[in-house]
Amino acid sequence: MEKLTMDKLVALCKARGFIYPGSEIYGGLANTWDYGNLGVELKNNIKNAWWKKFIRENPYNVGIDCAILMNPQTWVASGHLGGFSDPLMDCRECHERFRADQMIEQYKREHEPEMPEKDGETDAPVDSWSKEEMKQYIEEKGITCPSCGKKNFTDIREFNLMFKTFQGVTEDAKNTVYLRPETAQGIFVNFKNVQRTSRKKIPFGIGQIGKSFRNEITPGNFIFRIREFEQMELEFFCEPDTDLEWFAYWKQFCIDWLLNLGIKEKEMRIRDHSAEELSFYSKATTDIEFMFPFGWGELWGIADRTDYDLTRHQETSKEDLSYFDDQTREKYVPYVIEPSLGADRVTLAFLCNAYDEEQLPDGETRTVLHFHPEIAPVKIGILPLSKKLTEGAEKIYRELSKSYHCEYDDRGNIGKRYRRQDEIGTPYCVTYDFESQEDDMVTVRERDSMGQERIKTADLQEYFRQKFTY
RNA sequence: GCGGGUGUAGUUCAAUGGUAGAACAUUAGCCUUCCAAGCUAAAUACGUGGGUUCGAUUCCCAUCACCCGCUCCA
Repeated sequence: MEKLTMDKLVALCKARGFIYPGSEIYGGLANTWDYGNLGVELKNNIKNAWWKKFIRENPYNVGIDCAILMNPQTWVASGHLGGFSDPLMDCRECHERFRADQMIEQYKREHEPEMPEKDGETDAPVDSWSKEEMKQYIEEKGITCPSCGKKNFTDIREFNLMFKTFQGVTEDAKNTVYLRPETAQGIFVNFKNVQRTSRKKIPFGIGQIGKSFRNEITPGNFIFRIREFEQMELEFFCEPDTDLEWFAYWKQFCIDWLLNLGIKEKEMRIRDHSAEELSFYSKATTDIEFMFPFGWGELWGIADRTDYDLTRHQETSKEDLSYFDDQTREKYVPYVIEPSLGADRVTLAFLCNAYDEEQLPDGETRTVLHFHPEIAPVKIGILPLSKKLTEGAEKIYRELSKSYHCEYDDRGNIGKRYRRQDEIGTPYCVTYDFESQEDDMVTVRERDSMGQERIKTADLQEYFRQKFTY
């Protein structure tokens, strides 16, 4: 098959109603995308498949749906407020961009290798300095641009990745609230509530699907990195000394989920983070990556967050978030395993994974999306061979669309309509022809094999029940 | 945010300082009746806002969006 490019995929998505550029009639808005009539079905199917596997069918886990706006103390505890804004500045000469704190640390390592400790106290770490302090230090020491060696820098600007807004009608700084940058914190602050009302014992997990917002400096690659995105996260709480076992368990569980829905093994890779790469709160992290047309990209991050989050919330809120085990008579703050999946990214992965251009025996090509039936946006195309056959075909449509998302199409010739369904990944087409009026049988055509079967109209429900087993 | 590139129907491409044309796609009708057939019609575009000019889709500026690279990614 031809190599898939992002351009091709973006064009197909727009042409067929999967994904459109956001706010298009006003000239767009950077990196926003809207899911169209097929895209919303696809994404909903993916979210439902996740929810079914991770929540409904899983004896350990329960679901939750938290507010996007949270008490700002949440972000103080999680470290998102304050700790995570990067002081960046540009070199006016060569237009390179640097992190001011890192430049200063580099300079210190080279020029002040053995700073004596003053009265037993070390210097405040550079990343706690103000912008002005950093700028002043750089000017005093005459630190030069690592790229071109000049000293012409812009002011330092803070990049905080959280979207800010105001609660209440006045834009008063006291009412500043933030759009959540991850769904995880809603789960942590509700840990006690859910544990009590669900009557779950450790180990157990809480899952959530919802929007998160990050003011990424560099979004891009279609819906791979967007500022408003949807996460499917599980926070799995376990005993402190069992975390590595559960980490391995969930890692395999996630891999299996992707493989079951048709992600090809060769387009997926597992990458364990090295010790240097690990976040400060994490004991172990594994990324499941997918081979996108633009290269490998992270799909799923599985992290051992230890007791970091619950402990931080405990300290900040002064609420006891520990768990008491009735059997062992032990009290502890649980450890957390977090498999976190981007819904938009995985939707993109499924689109890329499904894409194929097939050469037919007659030399024509057809574009086919080989979606797994569970996530296919349209399950069955209902195609009357002629417009004169509307009555019988519509009856089948009414019947089957009670159970499956169907598309009725009576326009153009039959071959064209098959191709259109192939292109949007519909696994089955039902064709009602002139004979159907006599013998009450229809042709069922399968996308991947292009094989055909005559099925009695009355048996269609049962036929598809056996086909759609997931 | 910085540097470079690109913006004409849904898509891919034309032409032009004097008001835009094709192919495919779309819609309607006829014909056909199981894998993108044919005929006849129709609808649809100069990203946006300024400026220069008698007149700008064309020249200039700004802006917005997209692509490539950089910085970031809890």
